[in-house]
Amino acid sequence: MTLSEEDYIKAIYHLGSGKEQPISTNAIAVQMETKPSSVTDMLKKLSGKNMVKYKKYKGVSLTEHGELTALSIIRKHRLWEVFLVDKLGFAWDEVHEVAEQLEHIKSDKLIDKLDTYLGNPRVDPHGDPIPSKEGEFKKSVKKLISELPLGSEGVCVGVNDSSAAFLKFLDKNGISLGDTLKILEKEDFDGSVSIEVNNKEMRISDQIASNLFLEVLEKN
Amino acid sequence: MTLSEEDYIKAIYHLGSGKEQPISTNAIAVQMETKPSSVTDMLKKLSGKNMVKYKKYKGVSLTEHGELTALSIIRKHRLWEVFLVDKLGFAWDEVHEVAEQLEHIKSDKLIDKLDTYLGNPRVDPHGDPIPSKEGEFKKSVKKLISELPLGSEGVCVGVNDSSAAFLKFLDKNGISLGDTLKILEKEDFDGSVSIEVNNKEMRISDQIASNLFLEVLEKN
DNA sequence: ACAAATATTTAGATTTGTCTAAATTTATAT
DNA sequence: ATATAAATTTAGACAAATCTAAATATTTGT
Repeated sequence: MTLSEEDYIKAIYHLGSGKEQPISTNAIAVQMETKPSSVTDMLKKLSGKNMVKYKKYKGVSLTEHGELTALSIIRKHRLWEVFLVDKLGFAWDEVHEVAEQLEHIKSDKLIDKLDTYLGNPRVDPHGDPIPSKEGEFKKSVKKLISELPLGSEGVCVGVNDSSAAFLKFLDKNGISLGDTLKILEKEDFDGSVSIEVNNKEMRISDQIASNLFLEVLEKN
Repeated sequence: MTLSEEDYIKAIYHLGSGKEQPISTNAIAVQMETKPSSVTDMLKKLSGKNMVKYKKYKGVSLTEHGELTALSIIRKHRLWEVFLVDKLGFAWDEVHEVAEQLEHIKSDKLIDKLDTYLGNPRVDPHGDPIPSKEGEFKKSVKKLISELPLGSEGVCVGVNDSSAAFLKFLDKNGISLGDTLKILEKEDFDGSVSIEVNNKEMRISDQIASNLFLEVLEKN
């Protein structure tokens, strides 16, 4: 697989994830920031390598083989992201570009050892799931803390209310986007929630809980 | 710089290191496992980018700019090798191929952070020096322990006497190629040497010291 | 249903890095 | 010194990945 082929496979995967109908040439061209004619050329090539099912004018979808390839690339990308954030101290929102390069490094042994070294993480710094070596993974969903059941664990990925006051509150309490957060207790009385972030336990009000999004793994 | 350009620059650097006369087209072709005509094409291209001084039929040498580029690539290669061995647990003799890929990753911030994370190592797992960000580095030489002065510190890189008995001795005493070794004391009387390896102190006979090569940094 | 709009593919050109074969330059040996 | 050998460059071709422009297929609106 060339670098370019891998990028196309990944793009098709991201466009087609979950959906049933095939992906259009145009959609791929937009995603890859290239021309539809270039996409057509590549689709023929990938079809010849059994990575995609391609019917002229009818769009394209990944074969079993293509999907496993995509998942292997995504696995590498996300493991490298964990490395960059957890080990090298990058911020969660500045790792994508470098991981786009690192995901193309070819060495199964490297990825196995990296996975072990990182403690076999299940999610990347954005809360997205990391596929296993065999290509299995749980989907993730973005939900408000207030919508999640007790015991949920996820990554802070966004806020509903981006007012300066709210962001300041988060900052003051040492909560940053990218942090892992666990729901310990919920108070029916006032909707307040006990959480654990960065090894600290704290209680947040219903108002906070209704404004902070967590990316959590679906429970199968 | 493309991947291919970087590989040529590195090859020219390795062939020309220290020598005064320019590098021949043929030598580069052998090193790169390619045809002389391909080399000629690339030399024209690199010359246009001010990376090499090239005179038809007269060979080539790196410009200042080309040399700094080479050193930056070597820096990246060797830092990644340290990472693979120290952090991921690769053996010192199985990292080269992966490092050849990793050295092309483009991100100054990544290399800065990696360097810090690894504790600013001065040598790679083969005992070769790691150039600084500015392209400065001490040369290294391969010498027998018996030839080195007190206080020398280096990496075990080879043996003079590869007899089964000698290799077995090293193994039994927990000395492997790639280990860092320090010379603590030398006994004039019998030529025996006190050394530190893997946080253990031990005494080796003159016979051992005359058969084990260390790669050490030159003292300027 | 069919003309117009949109999407897709084909044809032909371009760039990068490579190759072989032929031409040219430099080195060597008597 | 000059013929021969060796090294190097040039010329022309090729594969990968891209592009533009033209041709063709599909979809949509009335």
